[in-house]
Amino acid sequence: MGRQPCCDKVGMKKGPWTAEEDQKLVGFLLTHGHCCWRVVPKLAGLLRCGKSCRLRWTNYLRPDLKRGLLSDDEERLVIDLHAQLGNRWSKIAAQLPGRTDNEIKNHWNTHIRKKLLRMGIDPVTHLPLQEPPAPPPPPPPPPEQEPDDQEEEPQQQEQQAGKLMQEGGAGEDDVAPMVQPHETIMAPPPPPTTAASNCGSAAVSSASAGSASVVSPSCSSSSASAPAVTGVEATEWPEPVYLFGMDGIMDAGWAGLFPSTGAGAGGCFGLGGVDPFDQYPGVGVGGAGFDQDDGHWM
DNA sequence: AAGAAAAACAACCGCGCTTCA
DNA sequence: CTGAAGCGCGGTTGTTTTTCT
Repeated sequence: MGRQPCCDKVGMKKGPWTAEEDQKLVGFLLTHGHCCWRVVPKLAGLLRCGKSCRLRWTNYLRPDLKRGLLSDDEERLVIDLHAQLGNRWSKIAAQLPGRTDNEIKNHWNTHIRKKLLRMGIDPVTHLPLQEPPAPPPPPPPPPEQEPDDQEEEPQQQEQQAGKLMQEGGAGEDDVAPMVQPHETIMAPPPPPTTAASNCGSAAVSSASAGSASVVSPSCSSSSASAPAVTGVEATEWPEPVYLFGMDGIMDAGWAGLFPSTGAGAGGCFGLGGVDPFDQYPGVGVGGAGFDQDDGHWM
């Protein structure tokens, strides 16, 4: 028998998600988790395919996501990682807690790419463009690199990336790329006075790097992005969540989700098999509270 | 003030990889 | 061992918002 399509094209809703759909999906996932995405929309009462639900959840509804523009430090980290990894957005995203591959990819295409071009740097190879920023009417591909070579030249890229990152020394082989960036372009550690609060607030986002992040959930490792991100931004809930208001959250089953017992939605939750409430160290027991006036977590 | 163009954001599509029966 | 099923990733497209003329 042939492979079943991921969803019936007919009768499936497409396009932007409505608040109601978001609410249904969040409510379902937080109360039941997801065992397989295919059945999620059916059980949640959505006319969406499972793939669409997964995308919506991972990119926009997951409570551990940061929103808003990438900080300068995050941006630099993305550039550095891209120099080593190429367009492996999920790998890059794994180093940026609270950021999704889609978000980083979009940010790259809309912001960073242009910024690098303005600086005279080829965003693909991270090599200096032949022509200075002066207007090259036809985009002249640097003659020495073929497109095929571009992702096959980690060493060369890294050398240039190192220059790009101002003696960042980013270059190592492709096998173990994850250490250098942190060492080279890591933002300065947060002031000691705020370290504790970072563990509480920033860690909400950093420690919850989503599913399979390789970033250690410890407070110290949150330096990748946390220092440059204000605590408020880092702990704000994704819009669709506070969009519901607390009533909506409670209705959707959120009320029982941050108890001191941590006995929230168990089962096969989508956060990498981790109890989701371990992801919010400051949320449950006497930690952060929800400011109903401001509509965000404190 | 209106229209056009550009930019930014959100979502979809198809392919490849992994898992499991 | 084989093939179906599910999931995740990267590329691309569509839509909305902002800026410019």
